[in-house]
Amino acid sequence: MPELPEIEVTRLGLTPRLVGRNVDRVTARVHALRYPLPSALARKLGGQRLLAIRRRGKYLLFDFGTGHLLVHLGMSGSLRLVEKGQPATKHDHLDIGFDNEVLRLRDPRRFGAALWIEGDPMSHSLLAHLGAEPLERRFDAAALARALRDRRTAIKPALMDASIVVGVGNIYASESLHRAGIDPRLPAGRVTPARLAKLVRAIKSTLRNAIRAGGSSLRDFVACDGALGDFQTRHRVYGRAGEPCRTCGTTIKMLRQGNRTTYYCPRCQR
DNA sequence: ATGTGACCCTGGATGC
DNA sequence: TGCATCCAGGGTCACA
Repeated sequence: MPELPEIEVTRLGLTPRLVGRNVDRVTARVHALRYPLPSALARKLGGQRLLAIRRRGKYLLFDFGTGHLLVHLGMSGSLRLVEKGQPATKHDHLDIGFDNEVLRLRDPRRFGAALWIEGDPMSHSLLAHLGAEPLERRFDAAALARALRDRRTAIKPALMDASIVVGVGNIYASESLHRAGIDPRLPAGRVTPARLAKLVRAIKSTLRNAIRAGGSSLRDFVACDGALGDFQTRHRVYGRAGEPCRTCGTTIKMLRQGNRTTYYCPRCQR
């Protein structure tokens, strides 16, 4: 589901509405998502002021000063801000109340996570080994080349490897490779420096444009105000097998890489 | 070490 | 308005 743009759209939407406010109530309706929910979360969060919402890769970090609530949306998760009293539906697993509003975590497939972290969250085992943040300046062609050196796996699954670069999932890996004109099957370590430079620019611009468009809404993703993203209407290859390439008109093809579907244009991507 | 594939779970689409 | 099958924005784990 959500990749970096969708997580960032969520963060940007929640920040002005929640930061500086105090938690007054917490309701958990399931015992566990991917991991057991934090025990006694109501006691940990009750009365705490939310200081900031940060993002690392596809993880959101809600900073409460005494600790961080880490949230991952898995494949099907969303975080919405709803009015207090709005009845929960089937897959609404966790509510964090702020006065008259409730931050509600919904996740039908339950691949997501909510954890309580005390101490430095970046040292947590889920975050410590993550790779580069693609929108940071230091993620450049040289950094990507170092991370991909001698890698024989194909470039597309390599882009989805969070120990190399975070936040690029199945949609944006295909989209970025199309924008860079790179065949998704090329061995990662054999892509030339010039083409890696183009790929880095493509990743950054694709992610930034997707954030600006409110993310991609395919099945489950909505922003915190319920708004649908618009970037899916601008996908150049993802989900477009059999349709003409928007650059050259060639029929978009799909293939299977590591149990995920890759979309590409056989003419534009070499 | 690196590279694969199975698996976690639910729901929607499709085909019979 | 059934039922079986396949597929889906992610990540972890066991195994070659």
